Amino acid sequence: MTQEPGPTRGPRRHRIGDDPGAEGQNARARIQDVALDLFIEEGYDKTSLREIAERLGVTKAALYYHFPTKEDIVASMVDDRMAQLKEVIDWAREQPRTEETRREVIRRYAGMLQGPRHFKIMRFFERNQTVAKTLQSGDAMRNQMMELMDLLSDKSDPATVQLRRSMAVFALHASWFVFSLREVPEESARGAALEVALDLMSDR
Amino acid sequence: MTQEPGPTRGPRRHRIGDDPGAEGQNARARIQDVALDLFIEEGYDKTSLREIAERLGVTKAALYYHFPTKEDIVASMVDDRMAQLKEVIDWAREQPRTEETRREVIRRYAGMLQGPRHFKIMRFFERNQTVAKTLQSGDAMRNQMMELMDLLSDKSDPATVQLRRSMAVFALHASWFVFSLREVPEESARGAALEVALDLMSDR
DNA sequence: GTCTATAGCAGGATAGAC
DNA sequence: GTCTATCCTGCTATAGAC
Repeated sequence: MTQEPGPTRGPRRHRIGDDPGAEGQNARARIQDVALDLFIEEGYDKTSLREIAERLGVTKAALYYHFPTKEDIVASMVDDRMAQLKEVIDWAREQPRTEETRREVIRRYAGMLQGPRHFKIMRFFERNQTVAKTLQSGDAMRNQMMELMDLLSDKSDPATVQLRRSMAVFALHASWFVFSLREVPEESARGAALEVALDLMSDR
Repeated sequence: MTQEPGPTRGPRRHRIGDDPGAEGQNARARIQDVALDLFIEEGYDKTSLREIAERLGVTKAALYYHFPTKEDIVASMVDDRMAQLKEVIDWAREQPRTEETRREVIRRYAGMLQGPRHFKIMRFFERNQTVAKTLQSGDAMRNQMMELMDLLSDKSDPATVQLRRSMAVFALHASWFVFSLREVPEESARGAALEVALDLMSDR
């Protein structure tokens, strides 16, 4: 029967940080969200499972019920993003290698990035570059980003063109950082980022 | 007196990785070089003092003779770079805020980056962003980079202009990464990076 | 599905001999 | 200036009760 124990000593279940709006979320998603935020802010290495558990109001051991290892928390989130990026890449592969195709790739990629989860995952990898090397999913993502880069320019292009096109992708990632220091609203930041990125795609 | 002990059992002193050319270096500098390379490749957190010591052919405890803490190894290297960047910043502060001044800042900064130590230190911070937050020297460097950014654009500029000018500095840092994947020689990489960066400084 | 308790290990740092 | 030996801490992960 295990009835509700009295409020004096009974174990309080997952109640911390449980705002009513997010009530429907299952534990799995809540762990992912909390972990991702901490991984970005303090770094993957420095974030212990104890810390994640504490913020959720549970214990370390509870996390292990949902994810076999710490690394799996990351992997579980990366899969989703990889699938979306794959769509963009596959689409581009069927198009002629024209400037308009490249511009459209940038537009679609920028669109992808609007989902908060995806954006955070990019931030995670940018801020944890060295640990990404040791994570399996880091390797996979890295390879996929290189595929994207290969679509945007090839080795026969002048070095300046190659660099500009890589910087276009970079600009989309970095804009939040540049503008967060200057209190520019997110809306204008996104618009500016896309504009700068598209401009970088023209060879001039 | 302490004469050379026989080769059979005597402690071999700092002999590993001791190529004749670098013979004159003192232990301090050698520790810095080895540590910086490891910090970049494997990450600051994942690089243990044991590993640094092993590569130098000494023990952990020996390192503590030269540096009181792990963090001090980083700090000792950052000071030098900070001083050089300060010169660029101080010079710029005395100039009129014109486009030509900004272009010259980029040129001088690019020149600074040519020293291999300075370049590696930037790579260190880029690849260990989350660690940098907890290191004292990371904070200092971050502040200085923000001073540099403030010289290049101000809040009243359009968002696209602000982003372009930030990306100019970014391009100088990122070029090695972009080109290392494409086997572009370092010489052309540097030239292209400066060209792209300068172009990003024009408002168009 | 969550808990307590603990194994097992690796890290940074220190003490004191040489 | 370098060594051996050790302390202390914190981490990931597991075992087993509830």
